Amino acid sequence: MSNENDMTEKMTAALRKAGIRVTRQRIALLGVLADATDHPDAVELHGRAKAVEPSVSLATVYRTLSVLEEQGVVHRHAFEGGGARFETTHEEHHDHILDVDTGEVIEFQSDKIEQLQDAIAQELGYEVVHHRLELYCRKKT
Amino acid sequence: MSNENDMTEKMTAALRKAGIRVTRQRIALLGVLADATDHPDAVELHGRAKAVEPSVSLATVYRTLSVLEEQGVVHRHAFEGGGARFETTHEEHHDHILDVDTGEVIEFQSDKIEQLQDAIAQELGYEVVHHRLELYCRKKT
DNA sequence: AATAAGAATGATAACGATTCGCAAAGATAG
DNA sequence: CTATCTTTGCGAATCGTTATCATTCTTATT
Repeated sequence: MSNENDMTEKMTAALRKAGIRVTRQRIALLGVLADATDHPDAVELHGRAKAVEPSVSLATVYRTLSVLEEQGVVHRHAFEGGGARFETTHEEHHDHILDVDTGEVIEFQSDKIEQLQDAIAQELGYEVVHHRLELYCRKKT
Repeated sequence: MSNENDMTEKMTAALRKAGIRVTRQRIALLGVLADATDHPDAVELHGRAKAVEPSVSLATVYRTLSVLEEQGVVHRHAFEGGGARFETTHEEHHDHILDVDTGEVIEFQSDKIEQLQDAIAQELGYEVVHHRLELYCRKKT
């Protein structure tokens, strides 16, 4: 619980610092985001936020997610199929494994791959601004 | 030119084998796909195909692209921003660098990264069905 | 060539995810 | 408390894509 509170405070602080108003609806969404251990989409987040604060509209969820993304406290993922899915910017950068059967999302991190990516871009005269690496996988039998 | 003809023939053969009719519209689209060296989207392909065969509708472009994708002769990419982009299934598997300034697409291939991906999935009890690796890059100054 | 049978077509409506426009309500500084 | 200016909810609008459906075309068979 203290973790989620910390996260929420961190996020409200980020909003205030950016001169963005901290409204009832946004507080609800921040709480929901802080609690989420999965990678929910906007509709799912809307549902969860409404349970806390019924006056949250889907439009506000989208608007606030965009704001939070701009502030760097939320990441937006465009996995295959369906709409965007979100997660709070916790700890280190990571990429994702997606279970093609269950839809489950597993996070992983590989310095080696990151280095290779940089090296490849470098060689072609580019520098990596950001990247997207998704492994669509099936559980081994 | 012989290359594009070969590619077109390969694609028409693939259609016939799958019991899919080879129509005027599809021939036009296949030609356009064979000629394309970039990664055009459906609207762009529609425009190019109409120049060859004016009776091609956007609906048919989408429908045919889906068929070609199922047959494995075309790959569909969902890069950031905008709609899907397509390319014929030429040669080896590769991933993409996207120039964030110009929108240009560069192909690259790294066995090492592929191996690392497999190893990571393996370690977590998964096997990679397919993956998506996109490097959003900027030209180095 | 003529034909029959089924697949493919163009036009347009429908769709899902997301954004926009607007009047009303709310947050914040002073 | 109040003025200011942001944010809100609602619904319409947008974008890329797919579905519907009556008509046309491809193809295997004569």
